[in-house]
Amino acid sequence: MIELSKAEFEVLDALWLNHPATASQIIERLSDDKQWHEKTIKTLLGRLVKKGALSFKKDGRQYIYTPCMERAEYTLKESQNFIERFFSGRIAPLVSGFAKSEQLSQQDINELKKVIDDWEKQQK
Amino acid sequence: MIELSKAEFEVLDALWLNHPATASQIIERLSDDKQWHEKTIKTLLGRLVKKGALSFKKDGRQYIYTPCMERAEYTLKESQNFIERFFSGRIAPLVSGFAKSEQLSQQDINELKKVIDDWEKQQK
DNA sequence: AACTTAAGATTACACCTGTAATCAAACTTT
DNA sequence: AAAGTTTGATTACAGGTGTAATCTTAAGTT
Repeated sequence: MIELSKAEFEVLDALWLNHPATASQIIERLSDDKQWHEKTIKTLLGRLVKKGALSFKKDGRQYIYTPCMERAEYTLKESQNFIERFFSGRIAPLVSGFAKSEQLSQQDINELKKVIDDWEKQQK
Repeated sequence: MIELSKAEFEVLDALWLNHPATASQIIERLSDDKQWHEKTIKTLLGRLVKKGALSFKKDGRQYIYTPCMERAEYTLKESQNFIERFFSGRIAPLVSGFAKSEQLSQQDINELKKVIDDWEKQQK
């Protein structure tokens, strides 16, 4: 699995929002939430390319970046990894931990029920 | 939140298994799964103490370590953090991602149902 | 009391990360 | 054509991390 740092992920996330995109578009998007210097984001883009998370095409002197994988694919792998490390690969204990500490809302419960429902339909 | 590295967490996890415990007991426990050198584990114990994740009492020339927090408490915080970063704080999309990629077993589903059930009883 | 360990403390060192600044080359503007 | 600007490339640098080796010193042994 490609290992991304927190900051790298956030840059990639800005690209996932809408891609392909140039560095300046990504910088623009991130400027709302982050106080990152433009140079910082360029560095992170370079590291993402080096790690194989992004590819790019040249357009004049700019690069046009595209993610090398989909967000869902990446977050699934991260999730599996996380759940493996902290909960021996089982997902219910994570949810249970949330429930016990009052972290679940009625909406979360409804969404979870729907996920279960869909899964069961899928099965039959 | 105390930030622990992967390796640090695994050492702490070995302590959570049964505590308090001495360094050599922890080293013994880890020897099954990990090829870590004894010195490595000692280093990690030191870092855990420095970070405030462990405390210890002296017993002769040994230290007897105790975790400063419970596993469930730590994993809950990590989980919140994780879900915030990757799923904007909502838990269902994580579960949904697993479902879509056939990562859920009937057992997982049953466990999840139970969590939901318990939550609903709790509510009333 | 002197000698030998073994436990923790200190030091090591390369790679990763966050966070840029500087450099070099190409494109724009005057 | 010269100068300025903007882009990516290279360099920087401190703190974290994985992975130990070496140093100190108190405890155990003879």
